[in-house]
Amino acid sequence: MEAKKTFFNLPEEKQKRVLETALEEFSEKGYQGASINLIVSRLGIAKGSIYQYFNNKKSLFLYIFDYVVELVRKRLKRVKEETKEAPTFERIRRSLLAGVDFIEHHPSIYRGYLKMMFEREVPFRQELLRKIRLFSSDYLTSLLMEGRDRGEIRKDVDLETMVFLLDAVMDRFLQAYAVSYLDSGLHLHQATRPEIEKRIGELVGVLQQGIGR
Amino acid sequence: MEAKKTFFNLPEEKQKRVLETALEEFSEKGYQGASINLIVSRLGIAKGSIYQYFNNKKSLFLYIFDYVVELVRKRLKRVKEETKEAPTFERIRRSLLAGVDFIEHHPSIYRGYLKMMFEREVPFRQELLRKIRLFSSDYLTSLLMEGRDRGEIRKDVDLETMVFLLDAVMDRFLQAYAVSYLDSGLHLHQATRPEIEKRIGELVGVLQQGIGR
DNA sequence: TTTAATGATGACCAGGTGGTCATCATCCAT
DNA sequence: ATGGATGATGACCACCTGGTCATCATTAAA
Repeated sequence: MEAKKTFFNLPEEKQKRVLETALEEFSEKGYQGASINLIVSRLGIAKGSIYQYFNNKKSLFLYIFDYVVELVRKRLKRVKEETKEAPTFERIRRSLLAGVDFIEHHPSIYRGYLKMMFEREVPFRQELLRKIRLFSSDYLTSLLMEGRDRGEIRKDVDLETMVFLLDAVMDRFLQAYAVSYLDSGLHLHQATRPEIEKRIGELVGVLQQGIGR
Repeated sequence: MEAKKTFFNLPEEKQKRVLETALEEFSEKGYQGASINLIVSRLGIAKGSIYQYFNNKKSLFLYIFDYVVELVRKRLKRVKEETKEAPTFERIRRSLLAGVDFIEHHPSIYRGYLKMMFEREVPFRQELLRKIRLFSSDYLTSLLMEGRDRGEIRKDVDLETMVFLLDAVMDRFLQAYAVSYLDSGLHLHQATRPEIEKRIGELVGVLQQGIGR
């Protein structure tokens, strides 16, 4: 029960406006830091109104969260199908690139995700993050398994270990692109597209062959 | 000018108690979320007193930050020297293990670091994080360079790329150990020591040889 | 004993928070 | 025209925040 009936009676444009405005605020300030007062003032509606749409701050947040999750889920699914025929490491490259594109189009969303990752008061944070991680994990697992079947991926190593490594590197890459001062050396933050592609190429290459010998 | 003279006139034990209590609060709640009221109440001193030690919340935070940075810096330096003679990938293994130990001994500190990473209102966040990242980056760079000289590390790949990869994986490993629901698959959070060591071994192995072929 | 210095105190301030609710405006069916 | 339903409103509430400052207690120097 995340939104009240009143909210759904609203014209769709208004629903969307409310949603986007709140999303912006939550992404920018995190859960705790987001201000209902600011949201309503920015929407130009009365304080009481928002409480006629949602029971409280928590409900509003959860509703927005679901909205975003659906957005990401669709995106991920599309990339996976689009690259179905490509070799595994090409698929990884394309996935990273898709991540970059997503951040480009929805900059506040990714920053919001990073914020709630370590915030305390986020309602159901544990469950929510598990949900997200599962996306990523499932995605990479199936990608690597298909790669194994094709003989492109080592079979003598724990699959979970490889997934962990991939997940870590890809996530960090996107973080570095999104927030600056997280890339140690490579200057990813707001780098140009060719630079990004070059970096991705190098990184995937090292993932493939290792750094040893 | 982070602390007032009054603070330094205090008996050392009291200084330390103030410091540790504030550190605990900042680590647990982040900068914005930390409550001066709670700190003084937990210390059993008057509100006004803490403002006779520090000019404001920001000063208190920065003072604590320096305190922590020094702590970490020493630790890192020691590990580096202790493993001076070991092969590179053994050094990496030991470094990760040292990280796990550090979190074990100072659980709130690492969580605090994670929190401020994406919080907005942290004063000088950018500079502070850059400082930290530079530690890690410098450390890994010199480690890999020495490894190159010994012929243990590839020479045909950009050094920064490898540093980035190492940094990402190691940091994520510690994150997963510290906060749960960040490990996709491997269950690092509060795993037993032998499990941790096994995972580290596998991970470093994959780093060394890659996941391809 | 008087004076000066220094640390401790907590009532108080302005401003922000999430949330409530009686009242009003509008529309539609009777 | 009337009554009912539904959405919009904003003054108001209790509570919390970081920060101030006049006052007090204690100590040491004169």
